[in-house]
Amino acid sequence: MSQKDAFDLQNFLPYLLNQAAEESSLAFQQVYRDRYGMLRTEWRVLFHLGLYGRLTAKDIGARSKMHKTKISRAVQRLEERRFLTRDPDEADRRQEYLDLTPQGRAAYRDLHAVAHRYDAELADTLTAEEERILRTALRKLARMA
Amino acid sequence: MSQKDAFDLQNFLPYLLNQAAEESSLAFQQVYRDRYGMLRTEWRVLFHLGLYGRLTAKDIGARSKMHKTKISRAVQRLEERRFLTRDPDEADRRQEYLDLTPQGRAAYRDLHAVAHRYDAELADTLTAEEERILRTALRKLARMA
DNA sequence: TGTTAACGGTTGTTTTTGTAACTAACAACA
DNA sequence: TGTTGTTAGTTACAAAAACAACCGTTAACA
Repeated sequence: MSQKDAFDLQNFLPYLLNQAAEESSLAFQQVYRDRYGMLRTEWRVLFHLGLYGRLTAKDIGARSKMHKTKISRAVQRLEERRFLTRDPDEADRRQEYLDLTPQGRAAYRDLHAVAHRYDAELADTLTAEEERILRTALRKLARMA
Repeated sequence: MSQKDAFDLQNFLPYLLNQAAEESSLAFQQVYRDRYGMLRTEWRVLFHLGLYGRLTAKDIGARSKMHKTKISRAVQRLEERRFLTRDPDEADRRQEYLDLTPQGRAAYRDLHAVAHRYDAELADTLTAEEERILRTALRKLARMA
């Protein structure tokens, strides 16, 4: 019972990461939900297309590590709401290219700006050094580095 | 389009945090799922009881910020599987105290050890400074600091 | 070519979560 | 006491995620 090294939940990185992720996602979630009726999967797809342009669902999967069924359903809903269009690849008819509509691009630009501002806001609660090292460490843990 | 300050998904803290949280949770999730058939909510409840002893569902909610319905269901399942027992508070019969059974304590000790080792493993992918600052920054972002 | 395996994407079904409404018990106070 | 409001916890229903089976197309290669 008595251990100098009191390892508890607050010290467990996966737990800490989850709490921080949830807490920090809340305010942004509010925006894409209320403003565009989007889910997390949907703004992610939107962002990928906004950032990198014309992609297939598979490309998005490779970049985001989202499961393909999530992507498929997010694409469906984004298409229904006229945020993107599908363009079948004639060379390989299994896949289709996805493009944002003007409406999709407008939503992307809006959310991108919100995200950018919000990111700065979050970073402001940290020192410059903390921010820099946090990003480095997170990239390592996410295996994105 | 051409902006010096290329703000993309990999720089958005909520996204980074989510990716790191998911990636780093995977291996541990495997353990509590395969070994005890538990869900995330369940090992959290188990850990709270293991760490702090006899608590009510409300106490757990206050400490973990989990919603009370999640806790209620986690407690139900943990009780069914004989990891904990309920002990109605005679002074206030709305609430009941939760206690780990010997089996619950054994599972807790096992998972605690696994978590501790795994945490060290994750930390090993970082420098000492990165680890220290990461924990500080995460506590701030999770509003636990 | 013909056959089999792999791939991109979708659909169906089951779990899990979120939200709101509910029950029983307690508290406050006229 | 009686009425009204709160609290701890559960339950019912809707939304979302996980998982597996599936369809049509392309690739591999005998």
